[in-house]
Amino acid sequence: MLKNDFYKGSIEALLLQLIEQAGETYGYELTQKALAYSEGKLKITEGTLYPLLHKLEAQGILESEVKPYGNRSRKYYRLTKEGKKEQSKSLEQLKDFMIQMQQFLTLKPFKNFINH
Amino acid sequence: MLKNDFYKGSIEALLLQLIEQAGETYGYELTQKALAYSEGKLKITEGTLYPLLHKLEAQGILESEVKPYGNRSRKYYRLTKEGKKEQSKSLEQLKDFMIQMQQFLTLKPFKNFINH
DNA sequence: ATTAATACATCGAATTTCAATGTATTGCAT
DNA sequence: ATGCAATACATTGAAATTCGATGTATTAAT
Repeated sequence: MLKNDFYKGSIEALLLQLIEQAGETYGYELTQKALAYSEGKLKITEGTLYPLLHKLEAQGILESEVKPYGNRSRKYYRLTKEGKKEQSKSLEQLKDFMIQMQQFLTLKPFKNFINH
Repeated sequence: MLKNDFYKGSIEALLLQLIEQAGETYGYELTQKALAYSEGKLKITEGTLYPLLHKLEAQGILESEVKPYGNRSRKYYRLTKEGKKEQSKSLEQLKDFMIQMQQFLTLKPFKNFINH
């Protein structure tokens, strides 16, 4: 394992956090923020991003609105009421995950475990 | 997203940490330790575990030895010299990952980013 | 005597993510 | 003025990862 594959499994949750933080944002901006927050490590590709956004919209977690920006258009996404619930649930799970990961990193031989 | 899917993408790295910490361990024990460290959250299924261990062995990261235990047998795995390098690299990447994840959780509106 | 736990394994399906490709506009540098 | 990089959307097929089911066998507990 050479690359930073660790984000796999967290991307959806991270997007929800980014969208909540932004209030309203669009696809390309999300890729840029992901890059910024991760110091260049998390490159969310289009093939990952757009289908995911579409899925979340189909699930009623996101709603979108296409707005013109100069001569091109941006598709802005925000959390629905339902999506806000999902986001805060997701945030709690993320925090749990982080705490548990710490357990693995502090490599203390596990006491409770009986070695035969 | 209802479940704890966050571990996807980190399983291989966590296994390397667990094996390093144990010195020598076997498949079933790894599933138990993963459960214990994650407070019951991370259930590594057999369909995930065994092919992964086999892959890591094929890559020269792990080496195995089947030892009888009573009337049945356990297949013990340990890191090779090469595997030890992988494990410490992996640990560094994991730490990086955790630090970056903190950035996402502390939801501070990102300053460096220009909003139009 | 039956069930749960221990211990290995494989296989096909589902899910997730990537890489490539496509279209179009805008900004910058030469 | 021309071409390239960046912005902005999207789809598609392939690759990789993980799950769930299934299989075999031993041991421990009820």
